[in-house]
Amino acid sequence: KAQLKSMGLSLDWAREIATCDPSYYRHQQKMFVDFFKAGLVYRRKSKVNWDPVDMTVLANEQVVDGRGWRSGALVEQRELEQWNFRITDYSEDLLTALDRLDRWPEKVRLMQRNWIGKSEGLRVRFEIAGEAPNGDRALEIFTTRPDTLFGASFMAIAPDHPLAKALGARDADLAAFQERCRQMGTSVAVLEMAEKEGYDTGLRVHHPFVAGLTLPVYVANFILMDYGTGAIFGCPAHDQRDFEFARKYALPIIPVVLPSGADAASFAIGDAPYDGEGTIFQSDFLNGLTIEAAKNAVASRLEGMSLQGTPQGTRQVNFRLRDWLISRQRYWGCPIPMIHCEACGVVPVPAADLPVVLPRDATFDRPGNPLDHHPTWKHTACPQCGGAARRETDTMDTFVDSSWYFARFTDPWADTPTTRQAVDSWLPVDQYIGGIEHAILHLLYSRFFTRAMKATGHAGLDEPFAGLFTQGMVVHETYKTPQGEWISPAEVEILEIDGRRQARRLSDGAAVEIGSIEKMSKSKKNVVDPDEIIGGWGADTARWFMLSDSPPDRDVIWTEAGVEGAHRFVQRVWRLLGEALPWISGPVRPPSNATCEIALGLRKAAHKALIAVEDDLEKLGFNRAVARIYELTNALQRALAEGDPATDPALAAAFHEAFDILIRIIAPMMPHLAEECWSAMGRQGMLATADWPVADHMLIVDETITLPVQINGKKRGELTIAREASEADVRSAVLGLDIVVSALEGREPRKVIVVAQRIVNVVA
RNA sequence: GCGGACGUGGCGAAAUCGGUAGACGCACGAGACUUAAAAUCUUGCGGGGAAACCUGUGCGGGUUCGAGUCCCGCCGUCCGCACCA
Repeated sequence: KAQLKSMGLSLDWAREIATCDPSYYRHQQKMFVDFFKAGLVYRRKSKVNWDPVDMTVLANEQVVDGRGWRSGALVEQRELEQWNFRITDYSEDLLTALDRLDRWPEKVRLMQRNWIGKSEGLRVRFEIAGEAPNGDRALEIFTTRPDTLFGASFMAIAPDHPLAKALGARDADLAAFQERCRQMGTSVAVLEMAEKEGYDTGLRVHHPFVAGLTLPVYVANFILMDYGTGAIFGCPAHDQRDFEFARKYALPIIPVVLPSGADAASFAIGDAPYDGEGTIFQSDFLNGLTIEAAKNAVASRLEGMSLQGTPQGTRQVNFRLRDWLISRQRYWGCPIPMIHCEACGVVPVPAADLPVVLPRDATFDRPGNPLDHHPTWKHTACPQCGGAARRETDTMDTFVDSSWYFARFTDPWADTPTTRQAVDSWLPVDQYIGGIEHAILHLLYSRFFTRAMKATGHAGLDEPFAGLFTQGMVVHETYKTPQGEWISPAEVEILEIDGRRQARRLSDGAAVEIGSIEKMSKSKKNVVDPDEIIGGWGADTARWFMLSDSPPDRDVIWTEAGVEGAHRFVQRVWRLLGEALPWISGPVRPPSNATCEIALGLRKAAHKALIAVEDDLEKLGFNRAVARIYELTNALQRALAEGDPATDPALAAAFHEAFDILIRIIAPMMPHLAEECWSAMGRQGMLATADWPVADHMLIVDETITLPVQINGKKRGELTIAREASEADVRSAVLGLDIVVSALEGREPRKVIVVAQRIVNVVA
């Protein structure tokens, strides 16, 4: 309810929207079933933070200090059977394919790389000395640094590791320690502050290479059960965390990596571990090897050693990426089309029965999932045996919907989720534009989903988005009253007093503090209503300002002054057009070449602008395109002041052509103004459907060029010379310049560098 | 802590391959028009200097005929990840 309220929606509206058109759900459910049959979907018990008041699952960020932030209630840990997509099947592929996405920002690719988090290492089994309470005879750990095995001084396992649980069952102190860790585990804030803590279980394991050496096994609060095997060996000399732990519990710190140049006899670890490059020492058969070679040597040796009938070491690639949990206990979402039958297990809803639609008469008068406590909705018959069965009441994460809409859009009325002909011919998306906030989740899920669609025959490609561009946000100043209350820009007037910008509240003139520039948000009230912008300035002005102010990948600061400037430009174009109207009506006549200087200059300016704008738009350089358009407008205004088209038909034709180009290059950014101008010029149809003008590249080639002339790398003058002049001609002309002659004082230059069409540098 | 990006006028920013730093806009100053204001137009605008000229792209070095751009080392800002073994 709170969520709906914040969206300004009533319950009736929510029901209406959630149930209005089930066709997309039908196709999504069809694909879900196909994924299920292909083994890409599975159910897994997972621990969740359960809010006992709202009867809902809380996201991690909703939990602070063991309490849910919305209800303030204590959070329970529960285990729920939930649906997951097997995105981890594609970890390696999702990672390596990033290298081929060359039209994606490096930043996004890097974020995905880190998120997938590949690490190559070794699983090592340590023989347990004596007896473990659960009967385990070996402790398996994962490490990326097997080269430091001879520096091992302890083992650490996660508090919820099976071995730790078994040990805790007969050791009350350990159980209490584990309980403390569990309480802490849910709180991000505590985690950051938490000191490394451990509990010595008394259990010991044998070092695989050093006969007679045993290592103590600790339960430690910093070991995660869901990474690797939930257990590590600690090498304090070469790992920050292990180092801190060893200091606290007075464990040996044995260096085994020697930095180059250090003396093996005297090298010791001081206040910090050493994690750099070096040569292995104090390590038996590894001595003298590089880190990489030692990793290999250890892996090979352990692979060949047998412990209790299995190899003692196994090379393993580990990923940070987890499977994608899509179950949501909410009304709002696409129902998961599955049926639970006592006899047959989990059975997909048959295609003919799709879509499974949400009930319209769901109620929200008590906590929990409305689908679950709806009186009839979940009761159904098993499609296989016909017996009484129960519908899945979880709905899908809405990221599922956004993971394939672009594929559906290629044939939106098709009776199947996609049609291969359409999806193969349209995809991949050439240019995707979105915010950086989707860098990981949405863009990674879509990449997975496209692969899953390929695996189930719904598409034929791996990568959905060939080009990606991440645009910035619109941001605005914030305003705060002395009472600390945020107020909106509409309630504030900005004044310049004593050369300082100051703000006052419109209603009573009270002083207002101008705060930092931030992303527009309702909480800070620094929002500008789009309807008011369009009502007050027009859509063209708003768009022109946003495009002109900053490059599109950066944030644009919304300012009243900036918008006014943009609006002035709209008026100026319209006014200039009005002044020139007598000469620019009807179809463009081909401008004569026998023209006056003003006309020729104008033609060059127009074609130069056209060429530049084409290039800028192609590269999404809208702010640069705007600057080029300003330049052309300035040139037009100057020409209109200087020349008289009434007495010069060539000039009139040049104006006609220049205005024609101007309004066409404005059109993509200010369509309304452009159409109005188009119509005022007496042109037929709509500009939007007219062809883009063709630039005359020959026209902008000048016969003479002006080269900057440098002496010893500093600009001292200019040289105007024929474009076709040879290097020798340029050289002798430069040496004849007064500034060059006086600088040389009769000596020969040491060197003259002529860069064609660019610059000349005389080294004296 | 790890990883990355970026530092250019009062402000937003340009500078395509190492080749005239500050295009274009905003703000501001001066002037014209006006009884006045708004709008519009003209003009100035990195810093120093009367000028010639000097100086200037976070700081310190380097490469080069030439560096905002390339290399090394600092400083600062922002972003992402974060007990990942």
